[in-house]
Amino acid sequence: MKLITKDTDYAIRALSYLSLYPERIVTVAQLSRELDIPQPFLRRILQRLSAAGVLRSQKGKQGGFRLARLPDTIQLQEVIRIFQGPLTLMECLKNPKTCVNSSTCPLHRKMKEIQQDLRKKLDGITVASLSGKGAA
Amino acid sequence: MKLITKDTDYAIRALSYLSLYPERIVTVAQLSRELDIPQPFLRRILQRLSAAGVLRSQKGKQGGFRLARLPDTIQLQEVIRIFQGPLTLMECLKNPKTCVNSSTCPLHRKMKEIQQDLRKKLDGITVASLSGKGAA
DNA sequence: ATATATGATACTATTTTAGTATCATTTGTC
DNA sequence: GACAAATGATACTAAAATAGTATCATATAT
Repeated sequence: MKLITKDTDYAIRALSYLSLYPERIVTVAQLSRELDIPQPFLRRILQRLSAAGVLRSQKGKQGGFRLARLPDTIQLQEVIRIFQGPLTLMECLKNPKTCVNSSTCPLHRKMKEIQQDLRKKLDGITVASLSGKGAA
Repeated sequence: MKLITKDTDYAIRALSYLSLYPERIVTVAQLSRELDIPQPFLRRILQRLSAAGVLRSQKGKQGGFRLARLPDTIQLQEVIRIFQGPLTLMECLKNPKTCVNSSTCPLHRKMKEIQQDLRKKLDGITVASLSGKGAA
């Protein structure tokens, strides 16, 4: 089982890279070479990050991508949500109707605690902290 | 995204139920009715738990399943591992070769911490604690 | 002997993941 | 204005994981 898929993984790597040169506009082609990620796949990933407001894009010649926000405001959990939806440990935590008695089920209660804790931890990790330019 | 699949979920429910009557031998048919889980699917799940040494089975007439161990020795993480393999937050934590520089990558290091913490938490949850017959 | 149970395992359908391909649009440069 | 270089949008495909079903073999209580 995996918590983080390729989309998210590649997105994080790209964001980390871009955070090293916040002013620069970088093309997909460059990033693809630099990070060794298939270009068409990376392209779609960057487009989604753009649509989500994490990146800003510039169309046309001399165009490309750069961060839309400061690296320390981009949390790992936000990136996960963009590509994988909200982090949910089990179905019944997302959709309580599928659970017979979510209010009394001890598994439900315990997993909810763990999920909250995990989310908090993933909020604590930012692009800045990953590129070594922010708090450790 | 989901951390816990149906197999694991159903397995936990079955184990919780069985822990309420540790002496009794219960058939798949009974459990299937009681927990409202499709019988053939539940059956395969119980067989895997048997093979893994979590349940003990009795073949033939009057046969069925019961816990092979005390409820407080069956950890949630063990059940997850049986059905989903070892809990791994990202590919490069399972298979460091796929990672360019796992020793220096900050994401790798942070995710490893989180994974260890999560595993510890899932070890703390036992079948006993879920059926309310052990420590809360 | 037979009905009732599990053991083992092969099969199928659906969903998710991982990636490709393509046409449309924008924009800097000549 | 033409053109090349870039992203926007979106449809498509292949492989893997998930969620089951089906079936034949074997053991056992009555």
